[in-house]
Amino acid sequence: MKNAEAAELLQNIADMLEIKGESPFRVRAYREAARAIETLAEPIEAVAERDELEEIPGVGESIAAKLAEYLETGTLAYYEDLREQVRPGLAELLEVPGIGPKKAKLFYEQLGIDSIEKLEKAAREHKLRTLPRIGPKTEEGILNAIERLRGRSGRTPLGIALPAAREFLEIVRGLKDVRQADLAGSLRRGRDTIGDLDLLASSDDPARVVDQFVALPGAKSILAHGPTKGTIVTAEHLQIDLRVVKPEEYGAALQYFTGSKAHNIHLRALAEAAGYKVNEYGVFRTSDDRRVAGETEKGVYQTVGLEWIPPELREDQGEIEAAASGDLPDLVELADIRGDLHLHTDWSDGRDSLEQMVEAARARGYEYVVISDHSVSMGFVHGLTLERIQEQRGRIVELNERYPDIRILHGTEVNIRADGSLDYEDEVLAEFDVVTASVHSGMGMDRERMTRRILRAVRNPHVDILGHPTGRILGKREPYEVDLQAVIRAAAESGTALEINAQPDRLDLKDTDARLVAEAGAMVAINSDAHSVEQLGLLEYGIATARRGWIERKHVLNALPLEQLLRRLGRPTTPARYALAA
DNA sequence: GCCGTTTTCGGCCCGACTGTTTTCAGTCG
Ligand SMILES: Nc1nc2c(ncn2[C@H]2C[C@H](O)[C@@H](COP(=O)(O)OP(=O)(O)OP(=O)(O)O)O2)c(=O)[nH]1
Ligand SMILES: [Mg+2]
Ligand SMILES: [Mg+2]
Ligand SMILES: [Zn+2]
Repeated sequence: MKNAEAAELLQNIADMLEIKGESPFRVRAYREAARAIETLAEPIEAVAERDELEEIPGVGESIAAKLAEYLETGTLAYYEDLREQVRPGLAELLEVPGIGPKKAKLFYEQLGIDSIEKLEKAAREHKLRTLPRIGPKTEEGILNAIERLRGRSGRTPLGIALPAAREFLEIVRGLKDVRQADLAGSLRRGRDTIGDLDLLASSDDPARVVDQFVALPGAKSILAHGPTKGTIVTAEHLQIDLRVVKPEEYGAALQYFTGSKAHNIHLRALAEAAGYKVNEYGVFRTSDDRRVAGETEKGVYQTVGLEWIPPELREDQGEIEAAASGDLPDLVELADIRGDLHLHTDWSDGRDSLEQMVEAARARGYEYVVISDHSVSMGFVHGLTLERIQEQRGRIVELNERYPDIRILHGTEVNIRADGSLDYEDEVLAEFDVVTASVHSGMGMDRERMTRRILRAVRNPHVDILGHPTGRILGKREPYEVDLQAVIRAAAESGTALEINAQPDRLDLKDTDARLVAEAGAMVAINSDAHSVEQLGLLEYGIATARRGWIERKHVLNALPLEQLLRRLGRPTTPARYALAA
């Protein structure tokens, strides 16, 4: 899969064109194409193979030809040419916050600066301030920006950013004169990683709120401080943007600040065609500049002829068209989830006892819960031997008698071996209520073998769910090479569900993969994979991911009521008796 | 460079904050 690589190539071209002073629209075209390829659910090679590159929105004749050349030969003549014209190191300067194409060009042409290293040196020696429109503050700002760049480690996983953002949100809500406050930006859209924390507030005196915000003890440095917005950096190197508007502007501001950028641009272009101007203060009729909406988000969308669009869909991936024609999906919600199908206990690598995990599931109001400890070959996490399976089943029978308000199902997270066979014999698997099969080793396998391996597991009649189907760990491990389309097709045929594992460092399947599942008519299971009682709450992240993947309740295995779930799994609907289990 | 129920040519979202400016360019959201 060369999507990330191809997207980066286009981004590099965009950077160089920008430094060259090319048309901003041309630059934007390259960035848009890069974004489209980055979020493409299938390998770009496969699209190129079918000769369908131009079908990708944002990719036209010219970029399609460049991509084809790059994918075929591994290089791109146009790019090599550009690198002759624009010193490659110059693009690196754009990574420094506050440095754009104009300053990069200026620094290179006047001082020969073509690396962050050289930029830092020049700033320290006060050479920058000799240049036009560059003073001591800019120089100082550049040094600080370089330091920040080195201190931070890319995008933050949602699982870290969201709790931190909620803490700050409560602080903001407590500031004097604040009326309302909410999360916005990528947090509100539920992206798996977050660039910065975007918070929105309303107040009759916005400037006073911003003043209080930047004066908070949590603000280790202040990057911007104006009458309507402020930006701070926390000790943990998280950047927080707060935007503050008047109460009557809140809806328009929330729409703006939730984004995404691409969604906003599309919405605003659509509005203009309909005779309106949209900004963060409201919707204005072009003819007389009268404000006709802005108090609520819904009003903003309705005024331009759209249904209200759930934030998770706002990526300009077809949601605006769907909203225009009334075809938005009815997205799954946390309240639709009837049970968690993937929990671990201290019988394998979980922290808490079987009973504690069941209590936690009851506390969440679940109708059913599946205990799915690891299988025998996972010796290092105490995978269950045949004897311990029987023993655990006995415990579950007891617990079912003790807790009639929840049905406890006996499952397993069975290891998929290198050849696609499973860790337990068929007779053993048949005794479980729910079987989740997952890959936990041999992930470096080539695409063909890995696909065969996983297909075999998916088609195994005993397997109900394929666990964390691509194996990615955010920031640590790339997804394995696998033909996911083939896996999804097989899942649709065999009735095996594909998991959306809600562990925030996994979120696997990811959003765009999940959308393929829905389109293929297969099902997903949204599971916490909890290893402790509090981790049942991680399901929230899986729900966000599912919603971003246009998943509806009807696509979700664990949104089924118990009876229907068991029927679908081909299991008897009454609890096992102890005698039968023993 | 892309794209089309207003266009195959001529548009392409709209605004805040900073620093350095004597009137606004650059950068970012
Ligand atoms: N209209 C418009 N809105 C923008 C633009 N750039 C950003 N926004 C809006 C939409 C974004 O979701 C919101 C917050 O900006 P961010 O840069 O923080 O982006 P976002 O949070 O979406 O992603 P992130 O995870 O922070 O990288 O501001 C723009 O160029 N035009
Ligand atoms: Mg953001
Ligand atoms: Mg932001
Ligand atoms: Zn697990």
